[in-house]
Amino acid sequence: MGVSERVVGRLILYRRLLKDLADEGAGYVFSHELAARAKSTAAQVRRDLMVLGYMGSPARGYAVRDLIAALSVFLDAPERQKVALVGVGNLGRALLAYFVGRHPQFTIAVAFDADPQKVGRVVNGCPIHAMDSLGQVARQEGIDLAIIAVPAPEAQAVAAELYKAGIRGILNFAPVRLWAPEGVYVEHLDMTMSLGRVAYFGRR
Amino acid sequence: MGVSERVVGRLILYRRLLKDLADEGAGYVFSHELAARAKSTAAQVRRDLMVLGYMGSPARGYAVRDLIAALSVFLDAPERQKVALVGVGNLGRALLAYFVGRHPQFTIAVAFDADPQKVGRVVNGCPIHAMDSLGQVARQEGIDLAIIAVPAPEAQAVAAELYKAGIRGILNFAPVRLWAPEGVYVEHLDMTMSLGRVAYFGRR
DNA sequence: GCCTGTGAAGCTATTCACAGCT
DNA sequence: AGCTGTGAATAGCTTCACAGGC
Repeated sequence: MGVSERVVGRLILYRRLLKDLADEGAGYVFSHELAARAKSTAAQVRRDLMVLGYMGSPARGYAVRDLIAALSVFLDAPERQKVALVGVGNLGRALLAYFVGRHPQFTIAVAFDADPQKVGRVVNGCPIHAMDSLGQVARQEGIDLAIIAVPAPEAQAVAAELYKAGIRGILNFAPVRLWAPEGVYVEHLDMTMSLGRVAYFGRR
Repeated sequence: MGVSERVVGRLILYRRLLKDLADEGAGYVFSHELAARAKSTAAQVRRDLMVLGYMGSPARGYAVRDLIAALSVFLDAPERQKVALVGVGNLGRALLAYFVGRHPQFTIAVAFDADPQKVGRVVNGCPIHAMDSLGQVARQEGIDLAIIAVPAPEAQAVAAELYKAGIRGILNFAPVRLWAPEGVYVEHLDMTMSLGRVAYFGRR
């Protein structure tokens, strides 16, 4: 059973919204309420939740706690996934601050940077290693995923090292379309493209 | 004629790839060559380029310079668009460093932050104003677009101020689904969702 | 009555396939 | 021969609409 990128993205969103609801003390939620928070439609929410096998009650809606649990079974790996950050510039530091602590299902276990000044330091609890130890350290630590936050010209070479180290997924911030071998998932998060789109559609 | 978000995104990508090609000294390019760089297909590239009205030659392909020009006519506003950055934390500083200089079609003209320590300082050539002057300064400067890089709980209030100031488009980095009035385009760049997807698909 | 789960319809995006050009 | 531009076919996604449950 193959679930699309779109659907997985929305499931991640729903889980976040459900956690907010749980914090607000809600016990049950209807698809149209969740849809309102997700800026989506009730039909879309119900269709997406079908993949979970979890069923709501027509009378009460979905039990918030149970639905969060079902989403977590579906979305999360059985064990915590280890992430490597490659490139500790402005963006890399922002990402460390952003992800540390907040997400129980991943840990940014190690970082890498080419600057010898940064190597050996610990930022947000994450030790910075030399770029040329990437393959070795990534294997040693059993890294599953990586975030690439290096300048564009270096991104493809970094990715190649990560593939050799057996990485399974990459989140790439460099404005370069990475080649990836069969079986490795790459997501391109292209901030320039996004701003370009905002500029285009913002003026109608 | 309404062009979809997907198509506009890919056109932005093609322009970037074409600029690389121009730097490499290429005069002409075939759709299959551009597709290879975009990790896409020749048919997709040709279909996307149809919206430009620009036509390639079956013998030589597309003239790189002319195609860049046609893309720029289509994608860019007649005058340079002014962008406000709201939130000068780690991420905001990364964005300033990332966008400054590199994109002739936008300028990050002003930034805003709630921290009085930061107000009055200039980062990457961009002056930081107090958060409560947002509406006033945005109007004064004639700001078209905004980037929201504040913590999640503040994002919706910031957006509301921006709408009042007549902003037309927002690029939102806060993990919150923003409400927007008719006619304002909002793009959500959700890094947590992206990493979650990489985690999901990276393990197959 | 108002909800859920879901088959079927409707819509959008991508890919195929080929006429026409050089 | 090998390309482009594009109608037609296909695949993928979203919305409709309704049976069944409380």
